[in-house]
Amino acid sequence: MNYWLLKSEPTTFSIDDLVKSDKKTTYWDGVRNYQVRNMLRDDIKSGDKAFFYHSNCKPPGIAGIVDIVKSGYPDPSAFDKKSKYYDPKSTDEKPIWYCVDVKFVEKFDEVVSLDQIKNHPKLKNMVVARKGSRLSITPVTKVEWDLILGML
DNA sequence: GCCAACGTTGGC
DNA sequence: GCCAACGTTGGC
Repeated sequence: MNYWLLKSEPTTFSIDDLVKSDKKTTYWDGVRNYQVRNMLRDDIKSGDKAFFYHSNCKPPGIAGIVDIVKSGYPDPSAFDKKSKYYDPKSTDEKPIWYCVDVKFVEKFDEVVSLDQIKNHPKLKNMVVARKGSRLSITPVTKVEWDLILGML
């Protein structure tokens, strides 16, 4: 079992939007970065857990927890001509982009802010806190996971 | 709105 | 294959 951090801009899709989703589940689509694609395809498995991170907002930080309920499969939005994520290079035979399904578990009473993480002596090296870290999915260690939960 | 830190594209 | 130009992310 592995731990992850999933970034989303709350103006696009927030943890509250996930709560309102059918069965509190959605597919994590629209990833168009190869490093993240590889994680979705190869590493993120059903049963893993992830932090739901709000980016590009005030304050940026971890808003809650989700479960991965379906491992990597071809991202349907890449085949959808009406989607802004449509990519004609991705085909049924050779899909380029992948997604996973995530289910709501918990929303924190207070966001664990990026500022708190950066100021924590044992968390300041988390991938998401590193300068220039732009990947929309990053791995989280069990130690980091437990420390974050300890800050609630 | 600015800009650092990347990733991607395309000419050569 | 190199690298300049361009695009995107996301904190500030």
